[in-house]
Amino acid sequence: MTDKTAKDTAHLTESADTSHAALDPNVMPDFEHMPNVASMDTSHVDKEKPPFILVDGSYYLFRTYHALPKTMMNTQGLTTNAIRGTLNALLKVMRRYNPTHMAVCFDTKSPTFRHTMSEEYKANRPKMDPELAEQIPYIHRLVRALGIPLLRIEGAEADDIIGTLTYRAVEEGHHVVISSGDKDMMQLINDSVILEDSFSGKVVDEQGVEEKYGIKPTQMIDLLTLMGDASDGIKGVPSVGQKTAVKWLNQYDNVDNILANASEIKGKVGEKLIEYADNIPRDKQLATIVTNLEIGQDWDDLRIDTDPTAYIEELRELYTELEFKNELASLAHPNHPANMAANSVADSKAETESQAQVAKTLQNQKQAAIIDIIKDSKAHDQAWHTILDEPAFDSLLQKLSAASHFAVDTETTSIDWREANIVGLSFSLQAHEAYYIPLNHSLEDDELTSKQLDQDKVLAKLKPILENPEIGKIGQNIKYDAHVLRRYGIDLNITPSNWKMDTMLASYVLNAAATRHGMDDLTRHYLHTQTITYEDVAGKGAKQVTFDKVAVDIASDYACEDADITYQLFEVFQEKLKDDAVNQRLLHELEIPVSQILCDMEATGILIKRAFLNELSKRFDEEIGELEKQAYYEAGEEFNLGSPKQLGEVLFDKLGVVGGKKTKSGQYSTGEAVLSKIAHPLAEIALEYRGLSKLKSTYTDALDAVADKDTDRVHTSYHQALTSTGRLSSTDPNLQNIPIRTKTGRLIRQAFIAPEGRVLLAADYSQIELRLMAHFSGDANLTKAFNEGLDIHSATAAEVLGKSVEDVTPTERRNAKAINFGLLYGMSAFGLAKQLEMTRGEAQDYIDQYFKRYPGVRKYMHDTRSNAVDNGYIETILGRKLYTPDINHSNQMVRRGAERAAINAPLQGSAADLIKLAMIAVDKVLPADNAKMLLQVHDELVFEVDADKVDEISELIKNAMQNVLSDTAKEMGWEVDFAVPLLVETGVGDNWDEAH
DNA sequence: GTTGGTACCTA
DNA sequence: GTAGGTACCAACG
Repeated sequence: MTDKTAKDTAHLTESADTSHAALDPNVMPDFEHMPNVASMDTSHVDKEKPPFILVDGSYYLFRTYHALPKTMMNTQGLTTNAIRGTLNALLKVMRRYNPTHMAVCFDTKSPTFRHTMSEEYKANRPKMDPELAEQIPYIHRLVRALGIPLLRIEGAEADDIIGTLTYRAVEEGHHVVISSGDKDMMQLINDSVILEDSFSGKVVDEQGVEEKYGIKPTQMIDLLTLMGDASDGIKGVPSVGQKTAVKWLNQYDNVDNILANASEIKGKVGEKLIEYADNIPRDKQLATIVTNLEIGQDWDDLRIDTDPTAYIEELRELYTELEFKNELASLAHPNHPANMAANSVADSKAETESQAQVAKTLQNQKQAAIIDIIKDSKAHDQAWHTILDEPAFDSLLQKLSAASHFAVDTETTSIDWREANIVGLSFSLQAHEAYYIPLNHSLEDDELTSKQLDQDKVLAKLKPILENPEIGKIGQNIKYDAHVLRRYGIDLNITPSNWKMDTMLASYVLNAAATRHGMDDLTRHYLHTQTITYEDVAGKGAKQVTFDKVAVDIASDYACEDADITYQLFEVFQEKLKDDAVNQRLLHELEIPVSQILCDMEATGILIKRAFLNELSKRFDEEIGELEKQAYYEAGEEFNLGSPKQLGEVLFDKLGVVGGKKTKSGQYSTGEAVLSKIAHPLAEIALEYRGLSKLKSTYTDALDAVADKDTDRVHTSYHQALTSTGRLSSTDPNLQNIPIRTKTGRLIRQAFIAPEGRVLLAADYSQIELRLMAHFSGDANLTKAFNEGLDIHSATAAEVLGKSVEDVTPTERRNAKAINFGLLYGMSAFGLAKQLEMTRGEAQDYIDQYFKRYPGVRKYMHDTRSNAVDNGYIETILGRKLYTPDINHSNQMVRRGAERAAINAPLQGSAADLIKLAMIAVDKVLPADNAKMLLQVHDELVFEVDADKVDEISELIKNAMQNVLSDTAKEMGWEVDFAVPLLVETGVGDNWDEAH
């Protein structure tokens, strides 16, 4: 790297990087005289100069390979996630420190002294994925093409190179930034050395180590020695973890002292310490990062090549091959330093400046050049502001009122909207720019808290802007913000006109399976960076504080980032949606309106009869106690009836009941399917016990606990961007799995009631998924059955068995029902046989017969499977694309699973589309004063309705639901000619059981 | 205190 | 055989 004149870039692609000779793995480092970086005297270090940057390249390539989506690839199929991630990390650290000296260090494949020392060393690590291995040469080339020195020394690890260089740099008066996220590196931290992870953004200094571990960096090696690290072959002392190790180190300072005082240490751990004392010297050597490698060194080798023109062709080539479009475009930009520098040479010559002056001008430009390449290629300075005075607030208000659109985010005291109080608001009007208005921070000793603007005044002025549909708002999971702000008198009114985008819903509509849709996930997946986490600013576990107890300046960064990221995500999704009318419609016409409806339903809640639930609880409790007694009598001993493990042992080992099957984890299987076949009183008791304790713990007790103390209403939360098929899910509590099948279970439903003067109304789509099957398959027999209004399972039985519908017996109907459901689930003969308790052959005959009568269904299933294989996705009735990533998986089990899911997805997903349409259709016509929508249970909507209006409202709802495709969907731009009628059944009652 | 396994509730 | 959520135990740190 010393040859700065070479414009020929050929050498960049070679694998030899350095002039350093390889190290012999059989020669041990000189541990005896190894300098300890953590305890160095650093008084001579000049902190005014830029730091030396030592990058642990191997860390970034592994970390980013595993953290970023593997779907990131160029059109040639080359995975690029680690290349991109490592590149971003390098650029980030360079932007931050503007260094003159830097090295990116990598491990090599050659063995090192550690392999010689320990057979286990890294033996536990699986072979590197080929998708990662193929990226490594590109990363090396990229580093060199950016003019950054790259170090790989055979026989040495990146850690040890960094350790050695860190020691030498500090000795010579430079401070050092080690760019890595590996905790082993903490042993190198001192007053002049910090550790910075450019991927996670975490920075650790001397104080940071103490805060995290409660020990000094000088004690890190000893900590690792005691704790052990399986992946590094360090055995450590068994049963000693971080807690114990830190305790000992605080008491005795170091490992030698701990060993000297081992006899004082009591208990099992003390014995282990003595037992394993002999291993400790070796473990300590393994844990030590070498700081005195025998490598030559010339700081000039680590000087960043600041000539921007040097490798521009190589960079251009690389970016082209990798298809890094933004980076490539930046190279062509007239402001690019490479182009500017070239111009400057020409200009200077024209003006016949002296050679010295030319050189100086060039040098000055070179100084900034490499940094500018980076800034131009991606980076932007963040402009984040905290609003703490009236003029700043007024200026922000001006900008917001004049904007066509902006991103907004609320910071609160809780992730649960029901108890969230507002702490502050953040806004972003363009990428990389954001504003935070702190309102209710209350951390003591934070002088900024006293400067916060008045909440009521701020909200009063923001209200007209937030409610103004002329200004498009952008948010991430708007429903949450809407819940919070409605308590402060602001109606966010989630409509397509007031909201330009919900980034969570946009991501979900575009690809429900690509990632989860929380802000952190979206940032990683779509922006390829990492956000400050809530844990970073508020701590974690028991020590976590609410957001109002976070210092204003720290909170401001977090909040500004949220708004900024939301805006950036908006730009990404806007681009993706630009020419995608279907997904635009799904987002704006379907999901966004549904979001508002869900917000209202959640806020309304459903009334429960508390006293009745308490009564049930008590009753169940008594019966459970009785069952326990009987069980102990049967078993001849007391045991925990709720433990499947103990029950299995008592039943099969102690009592010698036959028919015990083991699960894969080696314990007896005691599931319902097993117990119900066992003719022993204990099995029966256990089943009854389980049923009752499930009802009590999951329903009677839980519902009572979550109901609002004042109103007796239960408010669930619907997740709109979670399932792989487009369904909703419900939590805290889950109101989509309230019992219905058994008589006792239905008692729980009776606790859901309507207030005085109202009744509950349930409206559900009849056989919606089978109707969708009829529609999609176009099968003549299936369509005919629905068009004639037949009972579908009886019709199936009649068809398959070749008899008339009237002659179908209940068993025959039951079997037909099983096959109908099996079809929806992509069943196999094996699965059906198990369900119907027949042989596999019989099941196969039944299936064959079915397909003979319903050939359209067979074709549909075949076509769906091949669509999934060809396109990588299937589509629902409204054109929602549901991706099937595992459809070509190499593992047959996984692949078959993906095939079944692919067959089910269009049916389940289309049913989900339809009920969402139905919610919108019903919401439009429902008279708000007389009725409220309360719950959605996949194919059912539950309402409370004024008792004296129930007949007309019931008709209204039924019509709206049955006509969603011909009316509502059509108005929105969907043309669907549905092959069979949509039938809705309604029921009314004083409670949910009666209404169903 | 967190995590995996088992069991069981729904459409 | 599809899609979810919750509770409990037992083991682990």
